[in-house]
Amino acid sequence: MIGEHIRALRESNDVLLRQLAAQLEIDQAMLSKMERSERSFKREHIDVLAKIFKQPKKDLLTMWLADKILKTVKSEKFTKEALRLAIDNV
Amino acid sequence: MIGEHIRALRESNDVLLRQLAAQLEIDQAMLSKMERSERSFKREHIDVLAKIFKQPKKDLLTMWLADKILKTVKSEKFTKEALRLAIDNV
DNA sequence: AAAGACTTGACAAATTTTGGACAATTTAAG
DNA sequence: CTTAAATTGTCCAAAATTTGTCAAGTCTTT
Repeated sequence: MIGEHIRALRESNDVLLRQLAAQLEIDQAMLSKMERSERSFKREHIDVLAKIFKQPKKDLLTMWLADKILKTVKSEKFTKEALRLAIDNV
Repeated sequence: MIGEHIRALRESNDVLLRQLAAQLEIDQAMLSKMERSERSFKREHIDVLAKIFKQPKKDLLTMWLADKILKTVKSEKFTKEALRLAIDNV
């Protein structure tokens, strides 16, 4: 979800994978995977991306975290219940 | 949260740490930590515990998962927003 | 056919997480 | 005081996850 979002931003700004990768100081192949949710963005990347694309950091961070969460619960039963329970205990 | 719950069950059933640890085939020191949320129960432990204390597996599993979730998001901003977003994307 | 943009898979390296063991200490009860 | 129960701290090994890098591949455009 953060991946697709970044990709959309990148494309609508006519930025090449290779260019954005350079700004994030990572391999282009890696960024390609990140945008397709095959790998994860690092926490620090989010700040850089927010600046580059002038997005509210909060939005990107929330998406990034949500991804992280979904990753840890994937393939478990009662995911929704657990998420609700988690919210109640934050 | 699963920890405190197990502890409550254990005590109300007059079971000693050492005894429950034996049933779970783990070190008593470890179980002590687990009940105090210093360490985590393994996924398999949940099934055993549900049987031992005759609890609905779903309840324990949900708590266990919620703990796991909270662990991954702890110390991050926008946790609630992320959890909500995660729910919407399950 | 050549070039540019992106994807894919495989592999090694690095890092993190986890688990278990033990000894020492503390707490509570008798 | 003595014993039993539980906690704490630390160390270590194994396992699991994450990362980075590369070479080769696809697809599209010129």
